[in-house]
Amino acid sequence: MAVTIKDVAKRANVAPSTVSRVIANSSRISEKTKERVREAMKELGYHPNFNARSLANKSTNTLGIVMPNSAKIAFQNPFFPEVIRGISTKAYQEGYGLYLSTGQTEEEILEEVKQMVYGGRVDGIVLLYSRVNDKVMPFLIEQDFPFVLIGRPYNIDENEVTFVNNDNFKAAKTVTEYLMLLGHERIGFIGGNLDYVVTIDHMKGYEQALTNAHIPLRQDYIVHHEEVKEGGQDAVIELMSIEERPTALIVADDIMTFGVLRMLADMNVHVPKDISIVSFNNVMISELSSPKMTTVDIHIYELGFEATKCLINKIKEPDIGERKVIVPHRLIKRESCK
Amino acid sequence: MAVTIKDVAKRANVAPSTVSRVIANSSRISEKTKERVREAMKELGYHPNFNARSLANKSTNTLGIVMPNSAKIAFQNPFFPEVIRGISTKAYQEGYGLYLSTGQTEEEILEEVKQMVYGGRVDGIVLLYSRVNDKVMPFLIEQDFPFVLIGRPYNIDENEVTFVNNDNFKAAKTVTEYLMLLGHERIGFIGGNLDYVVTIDHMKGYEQALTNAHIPLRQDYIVHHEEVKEGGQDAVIELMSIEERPTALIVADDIMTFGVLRMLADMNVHVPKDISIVSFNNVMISELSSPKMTTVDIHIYELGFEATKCLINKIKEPDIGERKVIVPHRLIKRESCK
DNA sequence: TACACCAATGCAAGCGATTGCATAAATTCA
DNA sequence: TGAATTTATGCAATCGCTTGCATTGGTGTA
Repeated sequence: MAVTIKDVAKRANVAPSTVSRVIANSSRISEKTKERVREAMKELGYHPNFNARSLANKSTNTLGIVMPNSAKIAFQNPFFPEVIRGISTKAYQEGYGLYLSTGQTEEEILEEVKQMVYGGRVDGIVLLYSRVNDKVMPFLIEQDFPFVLIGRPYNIDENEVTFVNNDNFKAAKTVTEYLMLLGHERIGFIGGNLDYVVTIDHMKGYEQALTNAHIPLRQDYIVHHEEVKEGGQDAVIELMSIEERPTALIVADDIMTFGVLRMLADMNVHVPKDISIVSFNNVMISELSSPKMTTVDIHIYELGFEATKCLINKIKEPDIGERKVIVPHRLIKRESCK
Repeated sequence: MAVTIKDVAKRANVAPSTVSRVIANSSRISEKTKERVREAMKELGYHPNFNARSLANKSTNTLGIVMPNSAKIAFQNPFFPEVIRGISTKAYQEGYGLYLSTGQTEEEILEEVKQMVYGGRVDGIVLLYSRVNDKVMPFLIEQDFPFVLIGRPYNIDENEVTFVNNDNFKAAKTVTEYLMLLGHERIGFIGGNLDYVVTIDHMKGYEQALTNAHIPLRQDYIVHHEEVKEGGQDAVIELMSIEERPTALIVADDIMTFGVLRMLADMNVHVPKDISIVSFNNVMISELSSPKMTTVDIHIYELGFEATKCLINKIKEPDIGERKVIVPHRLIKRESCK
């Protein structure tokens, strides 16, 4: 049996409550006894029991991380590790632990979230995605449970939730304008799963830019694919078999771009000579493609870091009201555009 | 205040203990009252409190995942997401949750592990690395705490720990032999951080193969780098400035290979015409390099899955003794060798 | 009918902490 | 010097659930 607070109390000749207060470093205990108690703790090798604390406290010092149901696929993308790294850093700084969702289907995940919330397993939740018909967020709102969203709420009043996001609309618009500036008019768009809000924002930005420039939208230039890897390749086939091939491509994701580049190489289409490419995220390996890809750095790490900051804030001061943080993005020009 | 077991008890006109037994589906309760209690739970929207359960049970149904201290760097590598995916899948199947370590330095991590163990925060631990002078594993052994290692113990009797690993020695040996079979004799080796056991095993295998073939070892053909990304590039510079350039390269890691390919391209060295490359892991995007890389598939997902299986086994039957699982590897021949 | 026995449930003591309130001792002030 | 106040600590209830043992009522058996 592990050593408990009572053992320490006995050893230091005080009551358990005193020991507890020493742990909390309460000012109500004199320095002298504090010292004595601390010594006893050392001698006995005492470590507080986490569950007992949580039970009494009604708080766990743990944050839940909820990943998209397609975690299977999602994890293929360095976006998630990187955002978790940001979360992890801040969480550690503030003394919070991380609890990971493991479910695969939407129902499984909702069930898990319910357990986290009702079971008091975590103090707050970071949602790593915003999808269109999501049930998790409404649940959390209804329960008035602290959470932050990485992404943007959809079909829900923005003032009702705290979220951290990029301005994906603007990013996509800028990128499109950039391509037009380089002289492109036939610009293809390879988007991700349309269930994700980010995809929608990208597309809107793209469309807006074209409309502003009085370039008619062509539906056959717009392709969506769920799978990050094959998706990129399939999309290329689709787009390149159009008679009037696009001369530039906007790709939703760097990893997809690897597939796109790969496929283009197989087709003997040269980048950037024959076709220009821009994508989003700037994950670590993006600068390792050939040619090096031009991409929008969305500062993934910051997304995680900021989100965690907001979340912890919200946990500590529940009445503080919702916040909205936009992490800036930046176009990284490399070699895939001309 | 959330609804507790007492509320349910009152509602169903039974004692709390009965409710508890219904939750555990004890055979000591009649079907009739079980039904009644279940109904009451439904009506009240009851969900058991996780911490209370854990406290009473002395078990949390949670597994700890401990990542290398260089998580900062590590997470850049798709190895970790993928192994976690394997862990996650099995954990979910068995009703376990996942708790993630967040520390960055070795001391921080050791401290965290101590908290997990002493604090009863997790029932078992998956160690995602085996490094040379590791303090975590000795601690876990000393505490007789259930854990499995992904990798291989070093400086510790293999019979004392359960671990899941590839035969990295053999993999490296095979790869080297494969290159020799293709006619190469000047084979360079770009290894990872020498603190990791996998690096040592790779090197040993490489050396053994050369020795068997009576090819003298050249220290200047062996380069080690910590950083997965820049490392690859630095290493190439080192190796390619040797007068007698190697004609083939063994690279520790697919992501590193991206850097290597990138750098080689910059140097106008053609792969595989001028130099052949083999690497390890076969992460998802490896087939998206140009040229597609030849690599050893180490079945990362299975590593995680099997490790979790072993761990849960160990938790449920502590006296079962240590196990050792070797996950097979497979050379995936693509286009980077000639 | 009385007794043994079993099945179904309840009682109450934990699990290891926290915390409001009470108490005792020390200090201040008039 | 005694009352008031402050400071330092202890008592005991509580968090929500589990579980060993006791209890109750019903059934089978002689």
